[in-house]
Amino acid sequence: MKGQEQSGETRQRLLEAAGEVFAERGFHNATIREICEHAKANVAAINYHFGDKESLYAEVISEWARLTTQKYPPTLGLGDNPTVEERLHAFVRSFLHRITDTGRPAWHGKLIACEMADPTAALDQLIDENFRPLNELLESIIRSILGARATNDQVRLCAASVIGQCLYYHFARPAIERLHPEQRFEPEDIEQLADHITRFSLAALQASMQPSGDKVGP
Amino acid sequence: MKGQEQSGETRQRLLEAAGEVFAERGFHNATIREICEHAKANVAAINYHFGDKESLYAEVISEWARLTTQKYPPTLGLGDNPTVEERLHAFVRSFLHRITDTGRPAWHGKLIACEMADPTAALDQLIDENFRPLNELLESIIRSILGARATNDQVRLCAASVIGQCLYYHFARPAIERLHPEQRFEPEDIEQLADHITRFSLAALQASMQPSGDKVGP
Amino acid sequence: MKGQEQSGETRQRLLEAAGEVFAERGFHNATIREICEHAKANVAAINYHFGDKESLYAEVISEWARLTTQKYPPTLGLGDNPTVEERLHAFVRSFLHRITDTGRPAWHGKLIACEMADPTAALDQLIDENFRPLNELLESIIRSILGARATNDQVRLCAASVIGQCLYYHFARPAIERLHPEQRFEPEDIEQLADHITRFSLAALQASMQPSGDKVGP
Amino acid sequence: MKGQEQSGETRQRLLEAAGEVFAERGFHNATIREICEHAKANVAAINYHFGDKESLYAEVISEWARLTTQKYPPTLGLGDNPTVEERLHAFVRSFLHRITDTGRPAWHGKLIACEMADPTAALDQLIDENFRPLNELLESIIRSILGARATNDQVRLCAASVIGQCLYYHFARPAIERLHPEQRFEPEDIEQLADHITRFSLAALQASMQPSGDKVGP
DNA sequence: TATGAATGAGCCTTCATTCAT
DNA sequence: AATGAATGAAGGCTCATTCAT
Repeated sequence: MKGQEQSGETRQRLLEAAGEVFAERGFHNATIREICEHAKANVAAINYHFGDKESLYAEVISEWARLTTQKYPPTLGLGDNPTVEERLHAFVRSFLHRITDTGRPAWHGKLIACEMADPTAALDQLIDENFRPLNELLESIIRSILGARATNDQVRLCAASVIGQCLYYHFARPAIERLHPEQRFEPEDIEQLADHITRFSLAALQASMQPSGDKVGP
Repeated sequence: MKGQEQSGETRQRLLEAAGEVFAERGFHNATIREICEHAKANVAAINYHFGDKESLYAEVISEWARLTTQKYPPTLGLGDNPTVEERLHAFVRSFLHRITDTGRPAWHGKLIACEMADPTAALDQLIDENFRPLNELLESIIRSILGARATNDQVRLCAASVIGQCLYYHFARPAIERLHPEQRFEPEDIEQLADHITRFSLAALQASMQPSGDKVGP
Repeated sequence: MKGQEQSGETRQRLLEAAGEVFAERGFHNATIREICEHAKANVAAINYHFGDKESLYAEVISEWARLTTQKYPPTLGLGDNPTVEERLHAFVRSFLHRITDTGRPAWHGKLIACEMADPTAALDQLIDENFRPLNELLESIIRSILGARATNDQVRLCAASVIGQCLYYHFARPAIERLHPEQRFEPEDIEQLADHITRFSLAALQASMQPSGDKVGP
Repeated sequence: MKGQEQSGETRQRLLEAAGEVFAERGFHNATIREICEHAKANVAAINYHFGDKESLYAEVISEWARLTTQKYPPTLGLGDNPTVEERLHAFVRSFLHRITDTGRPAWHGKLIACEMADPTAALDQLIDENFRPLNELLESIIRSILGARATNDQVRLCAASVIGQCLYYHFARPAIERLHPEQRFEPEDIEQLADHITRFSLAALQASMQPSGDKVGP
C-alpha cells in the first residue's frame, strides 16, 4: 500500500504544496525540500513530475489562472441585464475577493505579488492568460461609462485607477496591517472596500463625462 | 596607512552598494559578496561594520527615508497659500516621482516593493519613519476636501484610493510594461499620470461631499 | 497485446542502445535513462532484463568479442598459404580497422578505452575472451619470424611493440586529432598506417634475428 | 592555531589530494567531497581557491606538466655530445619512467589516461604545454636518424611508432597486469622495457634508411 | 513481459559567517 | 579598521534502483 496510491496523486499534492510554499517565500526563497516535505514526497519527485523547480513554478502559476477565475468570475453576483454600474461593481468585488482570499487557492494571490517584485519567465504567461483578458474586460466596462468620445488613453488611465485601488489591498497589505491594525479582511470587509472603490470610481468616471476645462496644476 | 583614508569611508561605500544591490535583487537574493564587490571591500567588512546582512539592510532602508523625502518633498512645487487641490496634486506628483525615479536614490523604490512582498523586520521601521507621516499628511488633505462631516473611515478609504492609484505604477510595473509597452516613465509621463490621478481623485472626492443615497450593489 | 512483439525484442534493443551510449560516455557517465531513451524502453526495463547497470555493461562487452572478431578476423584478406609477413600484415590491418572503425559495432572500440582507463569487473572477461587469444596469435606470428632461438621474453616484448603501435591510434586519438588535425581515419588511411606499422615492425624483427652485440645504453 | 596555518597551505593540500583522486577516479567520477576529505579541508574550500571542480582539474593537469618534466627531463642521463642513438634512448627512458612512475606525482600519469578516454577542455591545454613539445623533440631525433631525405610523413609515422610502444605500458597496463602477471614495473624493469623499445625502434629506423621497394601487402 | 511512479543517496555549488592576523 | 582564508549548512539537481501493477 505504500508509495503508489493513485496515478498522479503525488503530483497533485506537490502542486498544492508548491503553491503554498511559493506564495509564502517567493520563487527564489522557496526550497523544493520544503515543498516536498509539505507534500510528503521525495525531492526527486519534483524532478520526475515537473523537470525542475522553474517548470513546477510555471505550472503552479498556470493553475491559478484556472482556479481563481472559476471561483470568482468577473460577473460575480450579476443578474440578467445588469447595468454598467453593476458590472463595474461585480468586477471590483470579484477582483478584490480574488486577491484577498485566504481560502484554498489563496496562496496564489501572494504568489502574484512575489512575481511582480521579482519577475520570472512565468510572468509573461500569467499576463497573457490572466491579466490581459481581465484588463480588457475592465476597459470595456469603463468605455461604456465614459461614452464613445473617450480616448483610448483616458480609458486606460481610468482602468489603471480602478485596478490600482484594488491592488493596493493586495500589495500594500503588510503596511496596511501595521498602519491600521483594526482593518479586517473578512468577506464582509471586502464587500465594504468594494463598495467604496466602486462608488469612488463611478463618481470620478461620471464627472469625467462632463466637458471640463479644469486645470489641475498650478 | 593603507585603506585608512577617512573613518567610515568604507562603511559609506558599503551602504551605497548595498542599496543598489538590494534594490536590484531583493533582500534574500542579494549576496553580500556582490555588495562587497560593488563597494570594492572585503566580504568580512559587512560583518564588521553592520553585524550581519539584515542589519545592513535595515540601515539601507532607513537611509531611504531621509534621501527620498529630501529630494521629493510632499510640497513639491507648491507656492505660498496653496489651495487644497494644489496640495493634493503636489502630494500625488511627489509620491509618483519618488516611486518611479530611476536616479541615484532610485533603487530605494524597488526596495520597498521587495519589502512588501517579503517583509522583514525593517518594514516596521520603514512604516513608522515614512509611511505613517505621509499617510497622515494625505489624510489631512483629504479631510480638508471632504469637509468636517466626513468620518474617519471615509477619509481612510479615500486616502487608500489615492495611494493605491499611485502605487499601482510601482508594484504592477512589470505587468504594465508588458500590457502597455508604449508606456514610458520619463518625468513628463509621470506628470501626466499625476494629473490624471489628481483629477480622478478630486472628482470622486468632490462628488462624495454631496449627500448621496446611492446604493451601489444590487 | 502491446509491446509483446517478440520475446527478447526489447532486450536486444537495450543491448544495442547500451553499446552506443556506453561507448560515447564511458561506463560511469552513461545513464540508464539515456540508454532506455535510445532503446525506446522504460527505465525499469534494464533492471528487469539485466539486473543492474554493471551486468548490462558486462553483456555489452561480451557481445563485442563476437561481433568484432566476426567483422575483422585476424586473417583479414589472407589467401591460401600466406607468408608469415602477410600474416603479420593481416593481423595489424584487422586490429587497426577494428579499433578505429566507426561503423555499427564501432562503439565497442571506444568502450575498451574506457574500460582500460577505468577498469570494471568486465575487463577480466574481456581479456579472456578477446585479448588473450589475439595476443597468442600475434606471438605465434612473431615467433615464426624471430625463429626458434628467440626467448619468450623477446617474443613478448616484440608483441607488445606491435600492439602498442596499433593501440596508439586508439588511445591517443584525441591527442592525435589535436596534434595532427590533417590526419584522417578513413579505411584508406588505416591501410597506410597498417602498412607503416607492418614495415616498421618487420624491419625491427628481422634485424633482431641477427646476432647483435649492440648495447643501447651508455 | 586552528584553521590558518600558512597562506596557501590548504590550497596546496587540495591540489595534491585532487591529483590523487582525479587520477584514481577520472574527472567525472571524482567527487570534491573525497578530495576535500583527503586534504582535510572543507568542501567550500575548492570553490574559494579554484572556483569550481573543472578549474581545479585544469590546475592539477597544468601542474603535472611542470613536475613531470622536471623529474624526468627528456635528456635523462645524457652526457655531453650524446649520439643520436643515445638521445633516442634517453627520450624513451624518460618517457617510460614518467608514465609508469608510482611516486609522488605519479597519479598524474593515470590522469592523462582518463583525460584521453574522456577528454575535457583541459586536454587542449595539456597538449600545448606538454605533448606538442615532446613530440617535436622526438621528431627531431628521428629526423636525425632517418636523414634528410625522410619525408615529414615518414617522420611522423615513426614518431608515432616509438610513442605508441611506450604508451602501451601506460594505457594497456590493466590488461598487461592480467595477461602477464609476472611483469613488474620497478625502475629496473622500466629500464629493460626502454632498452627493448629503443633497440626495436632503432633497428626499424635504420632499416628504413635503406632504399626499399618492399611491398608489404599481398 | 513491461511500465509509470516513487525513492534515497549523493553531487556540485553557493552563501553568510567567522577566525586569525 | 580591515582582510584573506576557511567553514558548515543548505540548495537544486541527477541517478540507479525499486515498487505495485
